[in-house]
Order: sequence, then C-alpha cells, then structure tokens
Amino acid sequence: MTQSTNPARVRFAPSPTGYLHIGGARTALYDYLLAKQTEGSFILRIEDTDQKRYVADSEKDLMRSLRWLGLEWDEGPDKGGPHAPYRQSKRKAIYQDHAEKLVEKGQAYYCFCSPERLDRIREEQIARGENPRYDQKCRNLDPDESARRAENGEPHVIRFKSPHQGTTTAVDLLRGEITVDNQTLDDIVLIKSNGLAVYHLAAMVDDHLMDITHVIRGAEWLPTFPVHKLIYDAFGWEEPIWVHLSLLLKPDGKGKLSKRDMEEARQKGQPIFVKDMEEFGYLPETVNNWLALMGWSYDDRTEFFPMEDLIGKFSLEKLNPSPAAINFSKLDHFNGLHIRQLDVDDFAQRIKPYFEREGYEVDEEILPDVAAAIQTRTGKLTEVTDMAGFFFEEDVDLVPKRIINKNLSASQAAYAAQRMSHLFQEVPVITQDTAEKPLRELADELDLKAGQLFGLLREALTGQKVSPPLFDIISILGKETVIERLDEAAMTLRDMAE
RNA sequence: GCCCCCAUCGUCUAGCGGCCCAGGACAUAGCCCUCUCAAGGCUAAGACCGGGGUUCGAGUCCCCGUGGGGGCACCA
Repeated sequence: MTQSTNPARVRFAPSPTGYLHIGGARTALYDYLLAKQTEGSFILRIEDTDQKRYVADSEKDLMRSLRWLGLEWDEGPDKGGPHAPYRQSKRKAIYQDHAEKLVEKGQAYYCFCSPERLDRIREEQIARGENPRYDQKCRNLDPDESARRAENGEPHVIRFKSPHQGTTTAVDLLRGEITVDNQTLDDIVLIKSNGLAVYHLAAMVDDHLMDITHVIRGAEWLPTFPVHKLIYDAFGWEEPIWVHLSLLLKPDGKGKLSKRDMEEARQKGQPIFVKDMEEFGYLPETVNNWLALMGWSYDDRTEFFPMEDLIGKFSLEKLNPSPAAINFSKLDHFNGLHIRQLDVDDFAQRIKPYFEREGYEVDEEILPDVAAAIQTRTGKLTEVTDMAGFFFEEDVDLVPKRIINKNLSASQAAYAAQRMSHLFQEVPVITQDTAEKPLRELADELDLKAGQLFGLLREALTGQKVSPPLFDIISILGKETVIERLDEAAMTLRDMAE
C-alpha cells in the first residue's frame, strides 16, 4: 500500500438542494474508501448555509442513498460526534467569530455596498470586457469607522482581503501546483448580510475545526482553490491534502450534467440519482464498483471489485484528473457480473421484492430454484418478472400466433402438445436425462425439428418466447403442473384449429 | 471577455523515456457452445489532437497552437 497509513479524517459535505446523484455518490465513495482503508473517520456534514436553495426532502434522501450504498458515516448530523453540530446552519456563531478574527487581523473587512451597486458595477465591467469582480470600494475604509457603522446596524457583509501583488500557489494532489496571478483574485464575501457564512468560509473553518486531513471535492472548485488556500493561510492553519476530482460528463461527453439532462436520462431508464438505482434494478455493489472506476483505476486489467477490494486497493494517487463521460452500458455489465457472483440464496432474497412489487405472490419453496435458473440471465433485477413471473402464476396465457406459422398448423401443434403430455405422464420423474431423448424422438416422429417442439413446450409452460432452460422449468413446476399446462395448451390450440 | 483545468480506440482506461508496429474493459461485428434467452469461449475492427523542441530514443518531458471542460454570485 502506497497510501499514508495515518488514519484519515474525510468528510462528505453536500448541500441539501436535491437528490443524491452519481457525482456526489462517487465523491462520498472515495471519502469512505480512504477512511476505511486508513481506519480513519468518514464524516457527513450538511452544508445548508443557503436557505433559498434548501430542498426539504433532500437530506433524508441523502442519508438513505448513502446507506443503501453501504457508505455509513462515523460522525454526522443524526449521530453526533466530537465536532457537533454537523449542520452548518447550526454553526453560524462559529463562522462569525472566525470572520471577526480575520477583520481584526486586517485580513478581511466590512463592506457596505448594496447588492444593487454590485449588480451595476458588474454590468459595467462586463460591458467593458473586464473580468467582473468587486471594485474594492470598502476595502480601505477606516477600520474603526467601519466597525462603528456595522455596530449601528448598517447592512454589511464581510469580505476577504485578497492580496494584489505576486502570485498564489496551491497544491492539488492530482495536478500539482496551481498558480494564479493575485491581480485576478476577487475579494469574496465571507459572511452574508444575513449573518450566515458562505461556502468559502464555512467549509474552510469546518474542515480545520473538524481535523479534516483530506479534502476531496469536485473540480468545479479549482478556480476558487487558491483563495481557499489563502483563507487557510490567513488563519495560520495547516492545510489539508487537497484532491479535486474530475468532473463527470454527460454520456456523450459534452458538458457536465444539468438538471434537465438528469431528467432526460431518467426517462431513458438511465439512473442519475442513487434512489433510481434500486428502482431500476441495480445492486449497490454494482454501483460502487462502477462509480469507483469513473476516474480511478487499479491496474491494466482488474475491473471487478467487491467493496472489500475497493477498500484494500483504492489509492488517491491513481485518481485521474481528466473529465469522464458516464457510461451506462458499463453499469449494466457490472450489474451482471455482481449478480452472477452472488450466492443463490442471496440472489433469491434480492429478487423477491421485484416480483412482489409487480404483484406476484412469491412461493418461498421454489424461490431458490427459480433464482438459480435465472441468475446468469439477469442483467437488472427488474427483468426477473418478465423472465420468471410465470412460476408464480396460476395459468399462463398462450400466444398462439407465436406458435402457429406456415411450418406448424394449429392442429399439428395441438397434437404435439397432447403427445408431450402423454409422454410426460409415462415418465416417472422428468429430468433432462429421462425426457430429452424421448422428446427428440417424438419430434422426429411428428416430422418436426427438435427446436420447434421445444419452442412449443416453452410457450405452453411459460407463455413466453424466452425463458430459463426447459428442464429447469419442468423440475421446478413439477410433473403435475407441466401436464396441466400442456393439456390446456392442447385444448386452446385445438379450438383454434376448428 | 477574463481565469483555471484537461487531452491514448465511440466510451472508461493502462502507460509515469527504450518492455508499445500501444495493453485491458464496455459497446459493436463474426464464429463456437446451445431447447429460447443469457452466460461462457474465440476472433475482428478501433486510439497516442497538431506543430515545434529536449534526447541516441517521446504516447511518456518542455513550449506554442487547437479542441474539450469548468469557473467568474451576499449558490454550493
């Protein structure tokens, strides 16, 4: 292991503005993997400093989704911890104190400019083709006077006093040094006029106070990264290791997913939100495996990773800084792989809810056998009803037009079904060994291809064109049911012949 | 417009100067297996963005283009 063996303290810090999507889930997964690998801590922190964007259900969805993936946190808003509270809206005073400290040190200042003025100067700057940023009107106000005005209740924000000269260099683990010219830096707002902190302050303060060792976040933070480093410096704090994850792009690779893209993808059956994964029939282990590989790799051939392997083999150094397009067909492929390595009883329990939600009454007696029969042919758990629903139905609906064609008349089919029924009645125990040969002989006798006869049998037993292997079906259904369904089919076909 | 990041098959990627006429996976096509459908096996097609350097030698290092992406809020 090339990883540092010191216990890492990592945090997943989403803002509750919507359902947990795959981008967030991937970040949380990497956090979790690093924490587990180093026997450190995985912390959940809710960044709800923007009351306007708050979505009520999202916190519940977030926790439910993380737990579904198996990414249980050690500290968080619902379970507390040594650095509680873990919800930023409850930490308002902490941020204010810290901002005041910066003001005292001359690293931040009160700004009394109105939003209207800010809008105006921004428009003017854009019109002039300049980079829009604060014109620093309040930057050089007399500190005592500023303090007085603020105390008198004049509306104000607190801004960070960015340096003007020189350059700032911040170090990202994946990209190395990122240097910006300080002239391009803006004096960002730290505390809003309503007294709440913005991300730039709140996240830095919390990460420091919570002893976060590795900040793993999306690459959309790269442009403000140098300012974040400057904020750490202003406080005199030691920086964490910064890791900016590559962005996840739309499947066509053109741009990152927007809200609308997410909805469109959902309509196509492509799960964008973690909550859709279960609904669409994916296993949590599939999702973790798939997500882990979007931006991370282990070597030049291993791709199948159960969670334990992910924990053991993950390393930050192998993270890829370039953006990655989402590949849903690979998700399907991984789901198949993980389904096939489940043991049968486990698989049986996983598919049970998918039958039930389609209204089937699952017979626990035969469920394990059904599971065994369909396991290798299940790509998504939602497919099991189409493949094996007939096991849990009283009768099947025959679709004669799939049976009867120019090579097989209704009366021929009816006769063949009847003959198979008789044949099975004579065989004490129907298995592939006892029944296949007689069936093939029957096909010869009736001048049918074996495939035709098997096809007829399949339709009679399942009402489907596609099914698990016939002899599996027969042994699960039992001789009695098999004969019943065959007789019924014969009857239906005979009626059609007349 | 300004700033930042990225750049190998359609997609995800391996490659950290010679082991690469570039390897794997998904998807695609063909074949084999076969009672259907899968699974599995085999095979095919498919990429180092361009130009300059550095070097005995560059997919790998540097520079410039180009392309893609991201950011420029009292959102995160």
